[in-house]
Amino acid sequence: MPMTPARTGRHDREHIVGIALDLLDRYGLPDLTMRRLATELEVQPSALYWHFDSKQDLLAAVSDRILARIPAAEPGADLLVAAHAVRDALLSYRDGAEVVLSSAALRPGRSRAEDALRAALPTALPDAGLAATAVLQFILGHTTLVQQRMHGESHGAADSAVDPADGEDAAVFAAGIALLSRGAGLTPMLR
Amino acid sequence: MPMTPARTGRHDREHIVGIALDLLDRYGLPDLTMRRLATELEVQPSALYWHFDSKQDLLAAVSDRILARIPAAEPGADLLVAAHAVRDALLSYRDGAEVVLSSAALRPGRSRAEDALRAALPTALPDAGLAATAVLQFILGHTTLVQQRMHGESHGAADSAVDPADGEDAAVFAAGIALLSRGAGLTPMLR
DNA sequence: ACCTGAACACCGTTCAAGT
DNA sequence: ACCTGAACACCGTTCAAGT
Repeated sequence: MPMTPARTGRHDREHIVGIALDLLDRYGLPDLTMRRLATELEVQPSALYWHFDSKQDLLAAVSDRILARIPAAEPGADLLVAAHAVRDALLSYRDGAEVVLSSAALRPGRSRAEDALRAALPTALPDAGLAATAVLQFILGHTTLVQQRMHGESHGAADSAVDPADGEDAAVFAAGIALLSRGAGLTPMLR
Repeated sequence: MPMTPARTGRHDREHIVGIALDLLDRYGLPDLTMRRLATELEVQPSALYWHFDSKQDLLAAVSDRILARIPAAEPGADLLVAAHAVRDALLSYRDGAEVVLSSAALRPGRSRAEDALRAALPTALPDAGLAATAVLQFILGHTTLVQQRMHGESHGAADSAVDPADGEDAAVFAAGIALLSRGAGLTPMLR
């Protein structure tokens, strides 16, 4: 009994997406091209179009795999914990947030990310669905900016200006989630 | 006395950015290329590189012009009003949010958008600076997703699925700002 | 100071044809 | 079913040279 299912071709969608994620993490979104991906797979660029309709289609599949890293929704979980889980999934691949932000728009229904966040909101909240969407949009905006600064810094000149990126970004994220939590009726008062 | 200042060349940065904004609004960010911009200016592509170091440099200038549409910070203003002003500036050009999101990362200091939002937060708030940044990140994430869906819908198949985009997006935006407002101690209770 | 001309090293996508 | 080969219509950027 073979360990892998029978395939006539050399690659399937699942495998290609895995290699694409590898390239994304190593070289970043601007260098994740269909041609480089084809080279990595030792295949002609046109071969990719048998598996995917377009680069958009490929990126949507990549986006799904990034979001699949989010743990399942846990009712009654802390919102800060749930928000961190979503952010960490985006941070787990270079330019992950931008990939999701660029391809999430076309998706119709609710995403796994929204489910995890909604489960951490109080059931008494009038519009928990809208609130979960808003929280996700904050996380996507925040993480996209953070990852872009990472990218910019890596090949930029050493800047003498004050820029403690790590602490500052974490503080902004915590502040945003704190505001949203209190607005939702959670952790009502810090002082 | 001439109406325009003396220039030896045909174009300056200001003028080029104006034409770039025009192309952006008409064709969208993916079709705002250096070559198309050059064609529009009746110039060779290489001529643009006398005025701008790179396409990134050009897009940063475009981003600044979009953000310049935000009215000056008004202390004590309503947060919802200030947030709408920022969102409207982003919406005033096609793909405006994505342009700002993609080029804002490299900017070091405070932006005009953050100033306007901070002025609408209570002075008593402990970390008003962090809060203003978080609100801006929500607006950028939200508006980027909205504008992407606009783009996708325009040349997509007519979908029979429920998608009242207008009302839904506005509701999510209002819900997000409502949460952030209440979290900041404004409009403490709706019910 | 401002721009041309020409080149370099790439892109995404299509499509007939092979196996 | 899955991939090759070849082409089409593009990209951003550099750089010597012109005016």
